[in-house]
Amino acid sequence: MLKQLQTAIVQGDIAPGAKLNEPELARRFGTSRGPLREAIRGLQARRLVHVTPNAGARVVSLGVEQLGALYETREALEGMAARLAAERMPKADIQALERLLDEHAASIGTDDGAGYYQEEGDYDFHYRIVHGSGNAVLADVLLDDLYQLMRMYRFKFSIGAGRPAQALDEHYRILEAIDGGDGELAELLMRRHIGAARKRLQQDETTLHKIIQEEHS
Amino acid sequence: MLKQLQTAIVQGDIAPGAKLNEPELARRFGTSRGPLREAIRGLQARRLVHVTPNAGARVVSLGVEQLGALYETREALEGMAARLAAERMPKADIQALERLLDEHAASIGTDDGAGYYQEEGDYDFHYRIVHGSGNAVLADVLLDDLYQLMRMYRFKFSIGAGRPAQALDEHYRILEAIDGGDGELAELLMRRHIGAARKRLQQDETTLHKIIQEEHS
DNA sequence: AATCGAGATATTGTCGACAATATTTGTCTT
DNA sequence: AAGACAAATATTGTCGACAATATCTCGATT
Repeated sequence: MLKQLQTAIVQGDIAPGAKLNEPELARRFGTSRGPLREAIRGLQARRLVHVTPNAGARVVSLGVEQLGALYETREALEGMAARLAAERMPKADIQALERLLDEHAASIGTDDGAGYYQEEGDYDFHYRIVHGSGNAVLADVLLDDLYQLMRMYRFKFSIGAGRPAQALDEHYRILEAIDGGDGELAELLMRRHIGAARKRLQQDETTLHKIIQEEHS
Repeated sequence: MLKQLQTAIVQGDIAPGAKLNEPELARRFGTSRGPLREAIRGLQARRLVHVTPNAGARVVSLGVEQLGALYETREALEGMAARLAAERMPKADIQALERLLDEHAASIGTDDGAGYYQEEGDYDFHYRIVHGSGNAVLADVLLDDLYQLMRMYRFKFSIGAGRPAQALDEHYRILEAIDGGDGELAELLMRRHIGAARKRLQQDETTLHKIIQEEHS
């Protein structure tokens, strides 16, 4: 139930800024208002919806600053994840991740493969590094909270688009540093990798503004 | 409602590991099960309770590794907060924080003042730095999520105890770096400040084990 | 005496109904 | 025609009841 609503929001099925109508959503998910309200409270704590007392819940609509803050936070957390992974990630997992990158490399050649890679492939890479850090708190915060927020906006504009080959190359270099046990380098490369996405994002500010306008109509 | 339950848990009114009995808690807070369940879902997303389907919710009970992971994450996030605060914190807020530290210095002399300082004073200092970072995501994650978890265990053992004078001195130095606009130094000092707490924590491992034993009885 | 199983009890999950509050609609006044 | 007020509607907040599941109790069997 919570998961159903969450994916509906994250995939943009329910747009940012949209109001969550409890009776309507309850019908849509084939349940009653009780469980639905519980799900809304969960998503509220995960920062996916904002609730105004006696006036209902709306899907959050991130402004430029907030999206920038999100990436800034990701830099710190995933930089740390990369450093810890270099120290603690099991060799078997590192090798599995290398094979995954090889698959990504292969799929970049194909037309539709590139699309998949940019979305899920990128997610998979970061997901595994965070897990490899062996820090459960870090994994929870990033994967349960922040990633969902980001995915909401990945559908919206070009955050990760247009440079699959370069991104893949950066992934390889990060993994190399991790494999070599060089935590400092892994952290530096990961921060740069995410920082690049942030900079591209802020150049796209005008695009974003348009989207936010649409949301409020 | 959510807040009532949260403070009851954070203050140790309901012990870590304890089961949350819905009818009982509903009576205790003078409400019905509906709102209470919604509150539980919120705390679940905030990682304060763990829910097993069809078997109810329990207050989380952190093991040594998880508490270590919590501090590790705090190092990264608060280090970042200190660096950003050095770049963006308004001068007026910096001066106000300096006055707060002066109050702490005064209260260390008195007997009961030291107690207050160790608990709330420390919290206030970190709280203001995080706010001063101007990063809303960071503030939410730290203040709404992780701090509550930590406070739960501050009541339990000596995480921040026994060195009020030294901690205050470290606070002064961090603030100096922020005031001077030296983000790198501020980050370094903050990481050390929290890292010291983590090391003390892990030395206290035996104490912690005892507490966890008690929780499960 | 210990273990297993069936019944009894308690607890969680879900629903529909009602009360309280917000939002909309329509009317009246200026 | 524009704005303000009031009734009507819709939506959120809360509650108690019932169903489904888990947990406990106690007796029977080995």
